[in-house]
Amino acid sequence: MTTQERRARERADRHGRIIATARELAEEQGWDAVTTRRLADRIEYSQPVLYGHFPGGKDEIVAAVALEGFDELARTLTTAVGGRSGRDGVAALTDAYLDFAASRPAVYTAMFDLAALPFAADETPAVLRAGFEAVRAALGGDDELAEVGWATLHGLATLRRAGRVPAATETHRRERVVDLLDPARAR
Amino acid sequence: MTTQERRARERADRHGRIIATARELAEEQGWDAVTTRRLADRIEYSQPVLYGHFPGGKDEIVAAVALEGFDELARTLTTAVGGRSGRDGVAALTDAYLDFAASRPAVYTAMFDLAALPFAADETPAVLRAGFEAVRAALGGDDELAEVGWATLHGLATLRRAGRVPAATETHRRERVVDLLDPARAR
DNA sequence: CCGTGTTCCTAGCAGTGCTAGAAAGGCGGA
DNA sequence: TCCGCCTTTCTAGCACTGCTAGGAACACGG
Repeated sequence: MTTQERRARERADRHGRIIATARELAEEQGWDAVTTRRLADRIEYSQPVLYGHFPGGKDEIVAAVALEGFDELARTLTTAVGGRSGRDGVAALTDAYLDFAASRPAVYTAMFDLAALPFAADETPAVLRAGFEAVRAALGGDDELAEVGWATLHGLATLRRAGRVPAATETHRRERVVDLLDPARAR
Repeated sequence: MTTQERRARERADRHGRIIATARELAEEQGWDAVTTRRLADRIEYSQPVLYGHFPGGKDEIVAAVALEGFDELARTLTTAVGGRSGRDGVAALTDAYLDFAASRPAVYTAMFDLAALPFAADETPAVLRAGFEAVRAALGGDDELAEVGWATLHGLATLRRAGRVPAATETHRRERVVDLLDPARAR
């Protein structure tokens, strides 16, 4: 019994290490550098071990990183907004969201560009809903405003990362976003 | 002389055919299916010919498709908005932008996810500026509002393509975007 | 018609994701 | 303590990727 438990624990550890390593490698050198061989090297096992944990292969590993990212994002947004409402809440949301994306570009890429996670569907994981809920709450509980607001934040994060809007005017842009999304003004 | 001209013309034709074929293939089967071998097959030449036209290889071909896309987008937006201003202009812009993205998902992907084109920089190609100008004009000539508005449209296009906002409520969402971005209300 | 210069293709490299089959290891029972 | 079994792990290889060196074939100008 004990040895079985130990093995299960070791297996779970390794599972987590694969995800963590993929994330590190991606954040260090970009997702192109995350190959099954390099991943196997870093965790000090051979490639086939990866498939024992993730039968779906590399895609499933990326999806796992993305899911972890969504969990973090949901928590980050929730604590950042706290009890705040109105303009304050929107400002906290905006800053937290854009800072999150800027500080973990690779994870954010996995979340929105790489992983094909089921979203506006029935089998959408709870974590994915939680993030949206945080946005919705900060924007006054309005579903449509939440969708549009999320799109704005996501678009801004994406365009910034690609260098398609200037970095210098970031602060002003954020204020402008808050103006637009403030539920008191929005409708 | 004549033969030289003919050869130059043939070369230019082939250049265009490579771009067009890459675009077709991507729109048909996704960018993963666009390999140098398949591309070479379709234009009925061998792989190395591609590199004669695009020394940068596949990346340069994708960038060419993206650039073509930006040209189309700029024209589409400009004609769609026409002389309209105020709320009408914003509505025309919103519809034109989102329809563009939805009707050519692969090209849109090339433009925003695949190609690394220099944007908010000095060497930004004219075509790229033109698209932004169209957005800016429709939003009353306000730089910051244009950036945020563009982000909203881009975010919405991206989230829709990934199925992360429901398709059913698309119409309402667009109206909501127009409400938000209407320069008369925005400030 | 023939040498010349360009155009083009064949063949191959290193790297990718993924997997079949063999080897090694630890386990429970005697 | 030893043995046989079964799980775990690795080695080796597949088909594919982007890309390129080298030689063959072609069309051209004289």
